[in-house]
Amino acid sequence: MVEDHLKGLNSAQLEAATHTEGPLLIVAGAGAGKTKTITHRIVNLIKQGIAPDKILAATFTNKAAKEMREKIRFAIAQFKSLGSCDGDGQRKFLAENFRAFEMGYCEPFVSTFHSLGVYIIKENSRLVGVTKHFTILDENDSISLVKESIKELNLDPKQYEPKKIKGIISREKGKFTHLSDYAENEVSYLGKIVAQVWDIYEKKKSKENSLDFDDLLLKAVKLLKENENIRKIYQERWQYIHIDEYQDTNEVQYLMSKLLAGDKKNICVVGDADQNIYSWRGANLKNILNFEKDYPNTKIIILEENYRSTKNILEAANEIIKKNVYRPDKNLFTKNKTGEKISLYEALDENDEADFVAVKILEILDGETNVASVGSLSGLASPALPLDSSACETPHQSKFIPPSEIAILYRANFQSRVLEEAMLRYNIPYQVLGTKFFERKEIKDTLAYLRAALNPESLSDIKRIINFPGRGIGKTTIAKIFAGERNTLPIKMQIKINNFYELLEELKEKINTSKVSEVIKFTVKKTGIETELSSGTEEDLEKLENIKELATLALKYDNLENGAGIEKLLEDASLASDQDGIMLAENKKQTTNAVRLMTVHASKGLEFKYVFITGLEDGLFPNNHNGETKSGEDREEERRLFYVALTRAKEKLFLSFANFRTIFGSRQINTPSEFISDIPRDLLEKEGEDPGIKTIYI
DNA sequence: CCCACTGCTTTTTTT
DNA sequence: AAGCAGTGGG
Repeated sequence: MVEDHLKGLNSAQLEAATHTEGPLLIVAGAGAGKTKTITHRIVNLIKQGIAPDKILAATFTNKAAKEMREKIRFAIAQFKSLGSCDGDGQRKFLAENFRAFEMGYCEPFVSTFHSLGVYIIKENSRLVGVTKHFTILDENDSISLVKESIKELNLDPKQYEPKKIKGIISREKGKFTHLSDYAENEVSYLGKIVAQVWDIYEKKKSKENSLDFDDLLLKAVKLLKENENIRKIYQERWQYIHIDEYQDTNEVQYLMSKLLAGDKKNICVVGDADQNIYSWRGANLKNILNFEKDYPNTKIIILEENYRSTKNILEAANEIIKKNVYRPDKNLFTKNKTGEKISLYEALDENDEADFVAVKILEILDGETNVASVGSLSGLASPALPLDSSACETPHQSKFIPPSEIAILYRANFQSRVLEEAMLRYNIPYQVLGTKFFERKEIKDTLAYLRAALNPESLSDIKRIINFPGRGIGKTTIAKIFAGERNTLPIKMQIKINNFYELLEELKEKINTSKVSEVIKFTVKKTGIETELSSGTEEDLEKLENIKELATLALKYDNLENGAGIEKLLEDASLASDQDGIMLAENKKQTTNAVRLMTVHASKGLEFKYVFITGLEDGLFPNNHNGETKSGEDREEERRLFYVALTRAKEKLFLSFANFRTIFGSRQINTPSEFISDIPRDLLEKEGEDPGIKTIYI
C-alpha cells in the first residue's frame, strides 16, 4: 500500500524513499529527481514516527538547504497530522525563512556543511578555543591574513602569491592534514615556506578570535573526533543523516558524515559522480565511489530516468560524458519527447555572440522560437524591438515563457559583462548571479563595525573601519595601536582613537538593546557612513541604496532576541553565496522574473526551459588556464562541467562560440571547443548565416 | 596623513 | 580596459 505522500515516485525512487535503517547510496543522474527522493525519504521517516528533529540533512549551498527545507515543510503540511508542530507557526516560519531549531520548532535540521560546523562550534566554543562571538573570515579576509603572514616572514608577497599559498593551505586543511605533519613531511622548498606561513596564519586567527571557512568544518570534526562525549551527543541528536551532493565532499566533510553517522550508520547519501565539478576544491570522488566499502550492507539505488530534458538534449549529454574514462557506467534515459535540435551559432566575436543571444531571447519571449532561422544577423542595428516589459505578455498568451525560464551560462565570470550589456541594449530583464551582495565594500564596512563591536579582537575588521569614514588615523598609527604602543602617540591622536573605541562601545550597547534593523540604521548614521556617502557621486548613492537594502534585509532578524539577531545576520552574511544573493538581496525590481546569467558552476542543481551555453572556445571552455598542460583528470572535470551545463536545459539548448574574443584588452583568435564536435552532428543545427562567409570577411 | 599618479596584474570555478 | 597596490610629493 503506497501512502499518499509517496505517490508520484517511480519504483526506484519509491524504494529509496521507503528505505529506513542502515546505509543507503542513491546514485542519481541529472534530472532524475534526486532532491525529490531525498525529501520524500525524510517525510517518510517522519511518517514512520521518527521525531523530525532526529533527522539531519547536509547540503553544500544555502539555496539547496532552503529548497529542501521548504519541500519538506510542504510535504508535511499535506498530511498535517504532525502533532507537536502547529500549522500556523510553520507557515509564519516559512515566510520568515528561519531554521527550525532556533525557534524551538520541531523540524528536521537541514543546513549546509558550513552552517552545521558553526552550529557545533558555537555549542562548544570554549573547547574550540574561540569565544561565542568569533568572526568568520571570508575568502578575501583569509587571503589578506595570509599576506600579512608572508610579510611577517620577510618574504615578498609578489613572489609568494598569497592567493596561491592560501590555496595550498586550504587544500591541506581540507584533507585533514595536521600542520605539524605537513611541516615534517614536506620536503620541497615551497612546502617549507607554506608550513611557516600556515603556522603564523593560524596564530593570527586565534589571536583575532576568527575562523576561516575550512576551520568551520575542521574544528567541528576535530571536536567530534577527539571527544567521545560530544560525539555521542550529536550522534544521539541526529539519528538519521542525509548528505546531498556526496560526490562533492572533501575529506573533512566525509569524516564529519562518518562521525555523525556513528554505529547506527543510518546514513543516506545522494550523488552523481558525473557532476563532480569541485575537485579543485578538494572534492574527492573516492568518497562516493567507495561508499559501499565504507559502509558494508549498503543499499544502492540508481536513478536513471531523467524527467527534465528532451531526448535530444539528453542524448547529447550522454555522448559527452561517455568520453570520460574515470566514471561508473550508467546511462540516463527519458520518456520525454524528442524535442528540437540543439542550435549552434558561430559568432564573429563576443559582441556578436551577445547580440545573437539577446535576439534569440526576444524571439523566445515573443513566442516565435520555432522559426527555423534568424536570417542575417549583421543588420542588427535595428533590432527586433525594444520590449517594454509588457511585450512578453502580449501576443501569444499560450506560449508565454517567463524570462526566468531562460539561462545564459558561461565558463568564467568575466564573460558576463558583454552579455549583460546586450541584455541592457535589448531591454531584456536580466539578473547576473555572481555579484555577491555581502562582498560589496559598503556592506562589508557596515558589518565590520558590528563585528568589531562584538569582537574587539578582530583586527581585520578594525583595520577596515578605523579610518573609514576618514578620522585621520593612518597606517603608521594603526600599526602602533596593534603593537600596544597607543600611549606613545601624540595626545591629539589618542583622543581620536579613544573616540573610535567609544563608538564601538556605543554600537555594542545598541546591539544589546535594539532590534537588528534599528541597529543597522543607527550604525550607518553614527559612524558617519551615511554622511560620507550621501554627499558623493552617483556611485556613492548606489552604495547607500545597498546599505538600505541591508537594513530591509535585517528586518527578517528583528524577531530574534536583541544581540542574537545581529549574530545570526553576521553569520548568514559570512556564509552567503552568490546564489543566495537572489533570496537575500531580492531588490524589488522584479528581478525574480528575469533572465539568469551565471557561471556553469553556479547553475548546478538548477533547470531552465531554455539554456544558452556561450563561449565554447578552445581554452575557455574547456578551460586551459594560462596554457598549463592539463592532466587527464582536469580535462575530465571540464567535460563534467559541460555535462552539467547541457543537462540544465529542459526544452532547448543554444550553443555558441566566438572566433574572436577580447581578453585583457587584446583581441584573440579562437578555435571552437572540442565539445562541439563531440556532439553527434545530427543533433545539431546551425543558426545564423553561413559561417564561411563571416570567417572570410574578418 | 592624504592624495594623485603610475605601472602592473587581472579572469576559472566557491562555501 | 580597468582596477588596484604601491610610491612619492604636498
